[in-house]
Amino acid sequence: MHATTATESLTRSVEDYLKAIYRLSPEGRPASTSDIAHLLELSAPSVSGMVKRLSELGLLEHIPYKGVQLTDSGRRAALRMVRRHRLIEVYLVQFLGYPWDAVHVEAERLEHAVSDTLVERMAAALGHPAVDPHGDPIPEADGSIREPACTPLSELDVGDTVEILRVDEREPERLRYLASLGLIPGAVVRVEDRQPFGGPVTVEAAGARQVLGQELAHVVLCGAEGVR
Amino acid sequence: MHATTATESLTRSVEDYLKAIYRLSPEGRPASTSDIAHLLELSAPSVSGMVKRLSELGLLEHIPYKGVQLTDSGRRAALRMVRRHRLIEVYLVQFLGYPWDAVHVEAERLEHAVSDTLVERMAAALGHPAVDPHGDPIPEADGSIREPACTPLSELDVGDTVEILRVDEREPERLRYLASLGLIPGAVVRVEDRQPFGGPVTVEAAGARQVLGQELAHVVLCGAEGVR
DNA sequence: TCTCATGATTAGGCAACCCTAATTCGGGAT
DNA sequence: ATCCCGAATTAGGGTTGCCTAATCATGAGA
Repeated sequence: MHATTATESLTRSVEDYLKAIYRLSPEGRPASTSDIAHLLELSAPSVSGMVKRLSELGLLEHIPYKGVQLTDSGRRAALRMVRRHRLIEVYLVQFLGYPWDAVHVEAERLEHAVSDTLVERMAAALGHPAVDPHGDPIPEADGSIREPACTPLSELDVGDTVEILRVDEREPERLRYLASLGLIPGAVVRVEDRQPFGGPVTVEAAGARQVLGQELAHVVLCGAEGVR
Repeated sequence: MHATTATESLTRSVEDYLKAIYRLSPEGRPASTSDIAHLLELSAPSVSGMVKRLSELGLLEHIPYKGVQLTDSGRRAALRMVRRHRLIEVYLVQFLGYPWDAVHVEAERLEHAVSDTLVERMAAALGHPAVDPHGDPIPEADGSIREPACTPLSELDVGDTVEILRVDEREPERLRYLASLGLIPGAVVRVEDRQPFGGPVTVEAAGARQVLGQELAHVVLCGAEGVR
């Protein structure tokens, strides 16, 4: 009990690695070093090297040639960064008039610079929001997080009427496009048509019919339960 | 016309050097490398090395064994950081309830992470304030700055009644102490007594008499004109 | 003019991170 | 049981920025 306690004073790039590994290992399944390299846009050897360092720091466990898994300490540090990132995003939208497509980049830098105090003051000013502007849940300060069950729009059946819960996309262009179609968290959409084999999905949203390619439809996550 | 334009993408430590040099060279008088080292708490050789790099970047001019002076480009970059720092301080006080003794440390990290966009949004939300919580003037976005004439409390004469304009101190303990005495920007104080040779100064502030040692008295800067 | 203290610079190293090139491992297909 | 491809790791380098120890310049005073 020491590595499990010290969340502070990690470098910026360590924080980025932890966030990436967290993102790549839902339910704690191991992440591959090449996936990490791809996500962070780094070379594979850079990741191998850093992985060794992180495992020496007790932040993850590494089985060579197999994969990487966060320890409790590592997961806690990762969730701390996720909380910061998402709270900053909400803050920028609510208090500084940022559009939802611009918050990610800004939060990506700020999350490494804010103090815990500042994060909690922002959370309080916002009334402790549960989700960020893209609908992603914000971990609590104690590290707990509740991932709501979601189904991609691309996997719904014709006739389903559902609420959009999350939009798992960060590219500003696409976010602006989705918003222009009314496809934002909270919106209710009905699947009008769906072509097989990853073909386009037609939905009714904001009173208009929209045709979505597979890529975009895959990114729009909806409540599992239908809306009456 | 290249080095004069590119303010972007300087590293954190380059930004810190420029700020330090700016602070050490009022009226463009050259700064010594050892003063820089002292202010940044670095070794002298580290500064020598960085100074060479900065002069290659066209941010300053270095006459070996003499001193260092910012170029226009360097001064612009420095003022950009000062603007960020001071605006962030005001923002933290106004919108997030920070006490004035805590803002410096937080701003010191944030100033390197915020985008120009964010800075200007904060400035707008604040109504484009002219000074930070310590009374230091905030440079305009175009790099202009007006330093009001100030006299340290320690140099006033008995009987002078003046307004406190700035408090040039960052140590939280001392800032809290000064505030507890009512010695904050905007306060009006009267010099009741002053011992010679750097002895204590007695002032009347917030309806009470306060005795200040030389160090503190030197840090409280007052309007040059007396208040009637 | 010469000496020497003080301040500045050069020499030589170290840690964090990144890269490309070369090598090695693991597991499916023959 | 082997071969082999792709994924992963090791080898070897580069940059940024910091440090200590050693050397050197400057200007004040003898």
